[in-house]
Amino acid sequence: MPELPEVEVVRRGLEPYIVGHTFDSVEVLHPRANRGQDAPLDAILRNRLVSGIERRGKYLWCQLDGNTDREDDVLFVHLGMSGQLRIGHTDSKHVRIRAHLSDGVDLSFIDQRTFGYWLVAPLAKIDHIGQDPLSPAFDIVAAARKLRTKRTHVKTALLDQTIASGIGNIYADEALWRAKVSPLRKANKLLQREAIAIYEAAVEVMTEALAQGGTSFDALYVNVNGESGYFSRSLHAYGRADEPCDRCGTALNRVVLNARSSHFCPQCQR
DNA sequence: ACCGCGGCCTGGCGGC
DNA sequence: TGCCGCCAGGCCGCGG
Repeated sequence: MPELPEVEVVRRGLEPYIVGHTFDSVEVLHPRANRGQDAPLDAILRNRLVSGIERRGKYLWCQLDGNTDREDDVLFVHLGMSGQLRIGHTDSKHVRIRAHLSDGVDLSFIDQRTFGYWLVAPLAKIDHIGQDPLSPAFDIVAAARKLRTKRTHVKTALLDQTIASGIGNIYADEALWRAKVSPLRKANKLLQREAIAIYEAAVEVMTEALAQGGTSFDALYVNVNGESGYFSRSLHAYGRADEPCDRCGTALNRVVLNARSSHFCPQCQR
């Protein structure tokens, strides 16, 4: 569900509440929310200090100090399709993990579909995840070159998190609409300048979405205080099948690529 | 080595 | 009312 802007909204929202606090206790209410963990999460996290909260693409993690023989480990939080982090008490029936931190800060992990998770593991777990397009270190020329090695549709290649991370189904469609490139083009047939234009468009659209608090269609995406973002009003392609293109008025198409809907203008996206 | 597909889940919606 | 199929913002592992 949440893509880069939504995850960044969560990261920023969480930062002032949890950085500098230590874990008092952690309850895992649904085992899938902490699948793959090698020991009880409460035992791992108790008394550890959150010294920072970071993000790459859709992966969020807390840096942990204090203790221990697990110095290299961080606490990964992945929101999957329907995950939320909420500060304070919430009584949703989909609360999967509750954490109690010092000074009375309560944190709930809510996740209807249970594709998300918390996991304490080495940062190397996400070595395969590519650079984040909103990071100053993002090498757009290199990403564009790598995109152009893929023989699949450009839409599918944009969702490949090893090339550049954080672009999901919404922002892939929006970036292609802005760059006027059809999702059906083969990535390896793109010109370098087209591939660069697509990533430039992705950076623009995600930056604008972030400024508006992210994209919310319903209560499945909200920030740490339960508030929705406003960017859904600014979408030009995603979810707009059969509606007129905001540039040329042609009815937008919907096609399915690798079981993901793609929305585009057949007239002005080439 | 690459890429596409199925699987992992729950729930809302529309059609019959 | 209920059942069924389809749809949903992600990711990983398998097999061709």
